[in-house]
Amino acid sequence: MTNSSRAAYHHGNLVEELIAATIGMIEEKGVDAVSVREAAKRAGVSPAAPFRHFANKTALMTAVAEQAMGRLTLSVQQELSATGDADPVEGLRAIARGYLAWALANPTHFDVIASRTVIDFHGSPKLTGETEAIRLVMLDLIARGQASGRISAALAPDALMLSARAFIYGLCRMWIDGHFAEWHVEKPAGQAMAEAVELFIDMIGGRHATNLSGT
Amino acid sequence: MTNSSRAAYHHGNLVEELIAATIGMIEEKGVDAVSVREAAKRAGVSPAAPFRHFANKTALMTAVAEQAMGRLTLSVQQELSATGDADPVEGLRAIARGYLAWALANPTHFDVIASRTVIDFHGSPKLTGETEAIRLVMLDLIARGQASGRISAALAPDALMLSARAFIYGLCRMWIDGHFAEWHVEKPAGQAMAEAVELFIDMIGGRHATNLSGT
DNA sequence: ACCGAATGTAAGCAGTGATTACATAGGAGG
DNA sequence: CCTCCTATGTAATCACTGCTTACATTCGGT
Repeated sequence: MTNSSRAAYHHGNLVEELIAATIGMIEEKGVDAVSVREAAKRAGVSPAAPFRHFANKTALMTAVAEQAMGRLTLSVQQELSATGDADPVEGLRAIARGYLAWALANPTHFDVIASRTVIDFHGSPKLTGETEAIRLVMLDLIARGQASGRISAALAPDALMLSARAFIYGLCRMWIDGHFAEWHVEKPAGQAMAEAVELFIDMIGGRHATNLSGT
Repeated sequence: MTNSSRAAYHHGNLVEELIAATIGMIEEKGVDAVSVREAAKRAGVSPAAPFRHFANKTALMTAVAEQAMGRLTLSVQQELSATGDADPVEGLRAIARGYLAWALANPTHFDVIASRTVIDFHGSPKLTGETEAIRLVMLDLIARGQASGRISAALAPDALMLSARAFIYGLCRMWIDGHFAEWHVEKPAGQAMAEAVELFIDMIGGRHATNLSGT
């Protein structure tokens, strides 16, 4: 009966409670204001106790990131499965929307995932694996889009892939990095970002013919 | 003769030497490993001395960021003036190239500018001003491109502007955040990023017609 | 019932940003 | 030349941090 809350010498489920306390601290004072001592205090435990479960602060933050990443991929996949797979471009649009929407709705969680200096991204199979999984889904969508002529075959898949990732990642990072502080006072930042996403996907879809001869 | 190096009780030009020491620390151990005590030690001065010139650690890091920003805008403007203003799209391409090239060549400096948690970006007129200046140049290029038909008028300037900024910012942040650790082993990350830039600018130029009717 | 493993505590170390009180140097004005 | 003010440095100290080591306690399997 490890689930009992006798709350004696042994805590019971310190791990999850430490993660929860950490998330609370992040939401209150930002990702840089996290301290494992404070997390221990909030869990009602000694300052050294967390180190029994996490080798160091980075490991604790990485655990938080893994939990956040799980929710992110869930959001993306839900958005993706809600879209039919008739048009690959719409699949890419769904991924972009899901990714952006989740980041806007959960800025603190996204902050943890994105702030690579405070987590051990490459040391976490879950983080690298789920990132790679999304990448492969996008690569498949691009390939199908080009096979059906929906995406120009002149666009190198690798470069297109990287462009799309950089775009959406940059958009989210600009958000959490505070780039929209004074921007677009007449228009909510979220709306501006959504419009940018639509424009970017439309560009991939090749909707905009111009005179290619230049000036 | 304040420039003399008598090196007595008063240091002479502690400010610049502290900034130099800070940059050295960043290049050695990363932006998060900076400590003002260590910077003071490297400058041969007491741990409290830096606080006579910088209100806090953030102010010191912001000074470093301002110096870095100056070099970034210089790089961008050089690349821009080296390109004729005949084709606005090529102007955008030049900005993107200059921005990316500088970030790749000076990752530590870019890291300081980008890591908004460690500097006071919005409190620095130089940082906000030079950022806004580049933004205005891009906005002008977009307007001219649309006026000449070189860029599709169907693309909302605001959204296009934001897309371009998010793209290039995301690319650079992916670089400094270590997203290219295992990627593209067969192809240098710098080359892959350059190709992504070319593709993105080409998309703005509308080079890629597809069947818009969908599948 | 016992014993080892898991999990907690207590105490302490080195390092951090920051503040306060005090010491020193240099330049302006008499 | 001397004095005084201000800029700039030092010394000492505080609260806090991540982390380690030695010790205490509890749980679970045999």
